[in-house]
Amino acid sequence: MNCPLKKRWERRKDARPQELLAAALDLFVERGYAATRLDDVAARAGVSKGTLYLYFTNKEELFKAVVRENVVPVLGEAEGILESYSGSTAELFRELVLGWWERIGNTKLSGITKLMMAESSNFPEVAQFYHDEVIRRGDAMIARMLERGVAQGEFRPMDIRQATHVICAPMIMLMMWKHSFSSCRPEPIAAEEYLNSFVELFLHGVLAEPAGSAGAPPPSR
Amino acid sequence: MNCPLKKRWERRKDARPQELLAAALDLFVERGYAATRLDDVAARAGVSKGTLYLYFTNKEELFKAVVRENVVPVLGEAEGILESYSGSTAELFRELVLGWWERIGNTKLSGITKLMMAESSNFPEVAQFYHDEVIRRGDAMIARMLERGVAQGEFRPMDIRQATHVICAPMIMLMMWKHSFSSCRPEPIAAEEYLNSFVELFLHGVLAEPAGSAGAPPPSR
Amino acid sequence: MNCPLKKRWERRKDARPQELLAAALDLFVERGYAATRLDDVAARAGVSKGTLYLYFTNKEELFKAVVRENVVPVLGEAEGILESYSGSTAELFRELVLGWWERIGNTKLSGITKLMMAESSNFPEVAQFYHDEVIRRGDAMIARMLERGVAQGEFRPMDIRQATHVICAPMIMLMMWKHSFSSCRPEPIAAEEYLNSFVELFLHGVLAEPAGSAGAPPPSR
Amino acid sequence: MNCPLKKRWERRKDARPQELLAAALDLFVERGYAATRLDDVAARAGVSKGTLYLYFTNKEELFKAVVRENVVPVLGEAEGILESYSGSTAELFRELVLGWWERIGNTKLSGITKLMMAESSNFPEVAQFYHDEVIRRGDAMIARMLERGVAQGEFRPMDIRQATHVICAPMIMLMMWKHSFSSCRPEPIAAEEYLNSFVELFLHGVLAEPAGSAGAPPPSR
DNA sequence: GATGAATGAGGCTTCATTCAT
DNA sequence: CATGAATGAAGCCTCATTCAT
Repeated sequence: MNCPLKKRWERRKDARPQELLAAALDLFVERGYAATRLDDVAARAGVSKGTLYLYFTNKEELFKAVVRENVVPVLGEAEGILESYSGSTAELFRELVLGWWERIGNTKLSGITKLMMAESSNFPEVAQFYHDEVIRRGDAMIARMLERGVAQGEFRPMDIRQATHVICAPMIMLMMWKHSFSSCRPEPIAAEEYLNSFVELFLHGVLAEPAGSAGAPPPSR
Repeated sequence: MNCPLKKRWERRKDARPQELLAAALDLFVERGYAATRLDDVAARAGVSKGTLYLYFTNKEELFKAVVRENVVPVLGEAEGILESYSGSTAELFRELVLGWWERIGNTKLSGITKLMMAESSNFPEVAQFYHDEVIRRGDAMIARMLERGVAQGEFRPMDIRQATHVICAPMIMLMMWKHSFSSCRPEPIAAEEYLNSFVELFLHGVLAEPAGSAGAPPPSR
Repeated sequence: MNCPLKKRWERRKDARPQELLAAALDLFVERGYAATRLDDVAARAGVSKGTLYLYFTNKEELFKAVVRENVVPVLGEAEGILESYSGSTAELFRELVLGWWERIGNTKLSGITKLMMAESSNFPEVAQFYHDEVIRRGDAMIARMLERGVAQGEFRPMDIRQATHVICAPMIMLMMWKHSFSSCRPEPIAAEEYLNSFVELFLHGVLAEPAGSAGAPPPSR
Repeated sequence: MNCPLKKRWERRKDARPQELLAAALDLFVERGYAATRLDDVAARAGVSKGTLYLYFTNKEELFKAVVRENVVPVLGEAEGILESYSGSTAELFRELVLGWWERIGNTKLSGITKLMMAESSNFPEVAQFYHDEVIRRGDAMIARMLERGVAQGEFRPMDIRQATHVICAPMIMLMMWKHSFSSCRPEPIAAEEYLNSFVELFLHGVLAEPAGSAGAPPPSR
C-alpha cells in the first residue's frame, strides 16, 4: 500500500504508452525518423526493446501515434478559433500565427514538421499519413482565413493557393531553422522578431510609402 | 595526340571524378545523404565501389566535393552580379531571385539545399562545412542587397537580419517542397507564380490601399 | 451444488485445461509446432498468456498433452478392434484403414502427424515422446494385422516390417498432403478415392491379369 | 604464383556461390527452412554473414537457388529417360524409381523434399515455387509413365491421377522417414528392400494368386 | 488461481569501408 | 589505377518465458 515500488508499478501500466510516446517524440525530434533507433526510445522510456512492441506495432505506427497525440489536437484547437473568430482578419492572422508559435513553432513539436519535410520522400506511407492528417488541414485553415479577409474587403484579391504557400513558408522555415545548423549559428534565430517582421511585411509590404498616402498606419517597429 | 584511343583514355581518366560527382549529385538529391549508398554512386558512374575511394576519402568528402563543384560557383556568380549592379534595388532583388531560380531553385541543385536542411543535424561536420561555404555567403548577399535598398531610399528602414530570413524562407521552401510530399500532391507547386506572389507580396504587402493613397502602383497581377 | 454461479465457475475451472488443449490443437495444426505462438494459444482459449503456464510447464509439455489427449486414445480403440476382430483379414484391413480415416486422417488430428513428420528433428524430446507413444504402437498394430493375414493363409508370405511401412506410407502421405501445398493445388486430393485405389492396388497389384487366369475377381472400380 | 594463399583467393571468387549453396543445402536439410540461420550457412561456407548477401538476395532466393542447382537438373534427366525409353513399362517404372533413389532419395537432396512437405504452408511463396518447378513436373512424369503402360496394354486401366499419388507416396515417405524420427529408430528403414517391396506390391498386389491362375510370374522375393 | 507487462536473446538484412589482387 | 569480394557493426522485429500484482 504505502510501498512506493508497488505504486510505481501500478502507475506504469497506464502511463507506459505516454512515456513511450514522450521518449519517441524527443528522439524523433533530436535525430529524425530514420536515425532514431527503437532501442533508444525504449531505453529513454526506461523499458526494454520488446516492451515498445507491446504498445506499437512498429516504428511507423509509433511515429503516427506521436503525431496523433501531439500535433493533431493542436490543429483542432486552431480550427475552433478560426470558426468562431469575430475580430478583423488581420487580427485573426496574428492570432493564428501566434497560437501556432506557442503550441508548435516554439515547441519541440516543430521538430516533427522539420522531420517530415526532411524525410518524407524516404518513407512514403508516413508521408501520406502526415500529408492527409496535418498538411491538408493546416493549408485549409490558412486558405479559409485569407478568404475571410478578401470577402470582408480587408485584403486585396489574391491567388489564395499561392498566398497560402507564401504564408506557410516562413512558419515552416522557422521550424526548420530551429533544427538545422543550430549548432553552426552563433546566435539562434530571433523567432518572435522574425514573426513580427513576417506579419508586418506580409500585411504592409516592404516598399516605402508613396508620398501621397497618409492613411496607412506606420509599422509599429 | 593523334592516337584517338589514347586520348579517349586520358580524357576518361581525368573525367572520372567528374563522373563520380555527377552520379553522387544525382543520388544525393534523389535519396538524401544518409540514404544514398556508395554502391549506387559507383554503379551509376560505371565504376566499382573501390574506385570511388581512390578519389574521395569517404562519404563525407564526396558530399563536400559535390557541394564545392556545383553550389559554390553559383554563389560566386551571384556575388559578381550584386557588386556590379547599377539599376534599382527592386530590380536587383528580382534579378537575384530569378538568377537563383534558374541556377539552383529550378535545378536538381535544389535537392542539396533540401538535403542539408533535412540532415545537417545528423552530420555535424558536413553541416559546419555547408554553413560556412554556402549559407553564410548566401545570407550576406541578401543582406547587402537590402542594405543597398535602404541606403538608396528605395526600401523602408528594416531589421536587415530578420528581413534576410524572411526573404530566404520562401526560396528555401520552394526547394523543400520540390522534394517533400511531391508524391502526395496532385499538382506540383506552381513555382514561378509562387515566386511572383512572393516578390509582389514582399514589395507591396497584402493590405488593401488606404482610400487616400493614389500614388502606389497597383500590383500587376 | 445448487448455486448455479458457483457451478459454472467450477466447471470453468476444470474446463480450462481442455479449452487450452483445444486451442493448442487448432493452432499446432494450422501453423506447426515452432510457428505456433503461445500468445495465440492463450488468446484463442480466452485466457492470458500467464495462465497457460499454470497448467503446462512449457510449450513442449503443452504439445505432449495435446497428443495424449487426442491421439493416444484413438490408438487404444483401434487396438481393441484388432484384438477382437473375427472376419477376414482383408476386411479387417479395410476396417482399420477406414477407422483411421474417420478418427484421424479426415480430422484435424491429421495435422499432428504432419507436424511431427515435419518438425520432429528440431525437437528431439518431443520426437522421442511421439515415437514411443504413437508411432511404435501404430506400427505394431499394422504388423499384427498382416501377420494375421499370413497366418490364416489369406495373404502371401511377406516381409512384415517392409509391408508395414508400405501400408503406412499412403496413409501418412494423405495427411501430409492435406497440410502441404494445399494452397498450390487447384483441387484437393480426393482422399476417399485415393484410399480405395490404395487398398485395391495393395490387394491386387496393377499388372493386367495374364491371359489364362480367369479366376481373379476384377477390381470393383 | 606458387603462393597457396593467393591461389585460394583466386579460386574463391568463382567457387563462392557453389560453396554457399553446398553449405545451405547441408543446413536446410539438417534443420529445415525456418530453423536454418543464415549466419550458420555463412559460417559453414567459411565466410561472414554479409558475404552471403553478395550472392543471394535473401533467404528465400538462397533456397530457390539450392533447389534449382540440385533438384531441378535431376528432373530433366529423368524426363530424358522417360521420353526415349524403349523397354517394357514395368521396367521403365523400376528404372525411374531406382534413378530417383540414386539421385535424390538416397541423397541429402531427399531432405529438400522433406523440408518442403514440412514447411510449405508457412512459406507460401517458396511453396509455390517448389510446386511449380518440382512437384508438377514430377507428377507429370509418373502420369506419363502410367499412361504408357496402359496404352501398351501392360497395365490395367486405372485412375491415373490417383495412381500417381499412390506411387509418389512411398517415395516421398522414404525421404521423410530418413529425416524424421531417425534418432528414435534403432535401425534405419531398409530403403532398398522397401522399394523392392513397393514395386512388387504395386505391380502384383498382395493377394495370393487365386487357384486357377497359373500364368502370373511369382514375385521374385 | 489469474493476469499481462516486461524481458532479452536471437534472427534477417543493410552498407560504409577495407584490402588483396 | 582499378577492382570487387569481404567484413562486421548495427537496426528492426519476434516470442518463449518470468514475475509482481
